[in-house]
Amino acid sequence: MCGRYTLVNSREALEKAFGAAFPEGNESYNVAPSQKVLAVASSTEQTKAGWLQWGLIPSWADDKKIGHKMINARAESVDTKPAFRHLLERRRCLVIADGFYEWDREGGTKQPYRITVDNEEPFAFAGLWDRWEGKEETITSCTIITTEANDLMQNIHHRMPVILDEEARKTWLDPHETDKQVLKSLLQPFDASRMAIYPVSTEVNSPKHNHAALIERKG
DNA sequence: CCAGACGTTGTT
DNA sequence: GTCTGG
DNA sequence: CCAGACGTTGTT
DNA sequence: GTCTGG
Repeated sequence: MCGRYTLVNSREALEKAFGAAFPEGNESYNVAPSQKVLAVASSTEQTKAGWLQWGLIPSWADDKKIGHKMINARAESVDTKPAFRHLLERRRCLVIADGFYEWDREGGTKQPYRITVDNEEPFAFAGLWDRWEGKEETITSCTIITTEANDLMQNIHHRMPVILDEEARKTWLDPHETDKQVLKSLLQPFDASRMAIYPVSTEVNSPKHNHAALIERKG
């Protein structure tokens, strides 16, 4: 599954990699739920890059705290769950990253790993977003979709975030594509041969920590 | 009909 | 808002 | 995801 | 144990 990731590339590097304009923001070695994530969101009106709050707060929520529980959505059921099915048709997004963390909890210990794609190139998670209008604030938030683990990740975990390649990204962001079966078919485990994994320090466990040493190979 | 949930992960 | 359960 | 709090009253 | 915050 996916509950922590990195975005350490500069804005310029990301714009070059995706051929799109991105807003200003800070790099992070430890992006955690509840924080702002860089996303490209589509709707019937427009497709736009911006910073969204990680942890989906549905428009109907009467308490924004529900977002703490909605950091991921299962690909297998995203087209049927009441909280997500409507968003699959109308509010899809990409969440921009260049690595993500996953913990292996064998034998009572928790060993974190960092996983990268295409020799540490930036990539995109598949996500859904929504806008919540509270009494005193409006929050635009998102969730990251998960699927079963590929061969690379199976050893440490049975789930992984959905990563979309360039072709799939176009379809995912196409507001005219509303066929839920077509969209759902994009939500597959990523090609393991294009990914790499290495252990990192447990210092990453705390969301308060955020510095370059977090992505160094440990041991 | 109204009330209440709406989610994932992992562990037992 | 929409679905499920009672 | 993990870490850290989880409570009230009253006083500074 | 469970919820909140980052």
